[in-house]
Amino acid sequence: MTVKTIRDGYFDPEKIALSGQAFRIKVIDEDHTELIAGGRYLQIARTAPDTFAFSCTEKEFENIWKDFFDLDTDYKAIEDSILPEDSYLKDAACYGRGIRILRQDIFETIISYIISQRRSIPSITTCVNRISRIAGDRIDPPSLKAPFVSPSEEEYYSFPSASQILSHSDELDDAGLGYRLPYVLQACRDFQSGKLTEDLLKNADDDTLFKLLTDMYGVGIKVANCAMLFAFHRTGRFPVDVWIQRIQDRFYGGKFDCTPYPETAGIMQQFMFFYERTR
DNA sequence: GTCCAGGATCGGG
DNA sequence: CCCGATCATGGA
Repeated sequence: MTVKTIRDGYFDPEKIALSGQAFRIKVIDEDHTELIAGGRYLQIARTAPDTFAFSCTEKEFENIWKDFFDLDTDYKAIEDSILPEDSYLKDAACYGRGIRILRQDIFETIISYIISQRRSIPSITTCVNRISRIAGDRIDPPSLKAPFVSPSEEEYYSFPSASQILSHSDELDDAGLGYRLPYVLQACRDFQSGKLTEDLLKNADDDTLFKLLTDMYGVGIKVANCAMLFAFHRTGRFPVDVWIQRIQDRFYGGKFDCTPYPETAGIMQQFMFFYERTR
């Protein structure tokens, strides 16, 4: 177990779980959040207002989770950089204080956002969990003592690799993917064949990465931007979905101007998205 | 039952 | 280049 103090309220696992950027983070109760990422189970317990316990070793925290939760980035400075005349964004950032942009698994994020098109977040979560159960590896949750609570499920499943999904493709018909199933299978073939690799994508600059992603079958502008933001941490990307479009129409004359935030527009986007959906 | 969801593709103008 | 029709399903 690792105990971390993160001051000033700029880390809030519950808000991150409800922010809609990840589909396998779950709020257990007001002080406990759990997630599956990288084939591991993690639980975070709030032990004081700005103090958190992570159900992992210090080494695992340093090697994996610190980076996953983007804990080295100064989110106060990002909030302070908001143009003073943009009162809507200021309110949204204050309301969403504690949200951070995760560095999620690349393949999982691409597939998850392919599935996400024209579906609600609860429905996406259901689909992602079904695929994991069908083709992923079983993960037994740890037995945890205070300050943690019992994991909410008895068994968990990692998000499967491309070859794992392909080897269970006959079982995916009743996973509820609908018309997106061919998209998912083609993406799996692209990765299994080596046409795409995580290293290739990771090392590409923004424009190249965007083209590589949008060239994939079933990946358009919005899904590509979500993958870039939530898996590759390209925080200047600004995904526009129906919620963001509504905000743009209502408060920004149809289009939000990203130019003041070349490296952080995606973080601002996440504040707006969370503000609009949960208040 | 109705309506909408973190959209993308395709064909036609 | 832009536009509209269409896509399959879950959750509210």
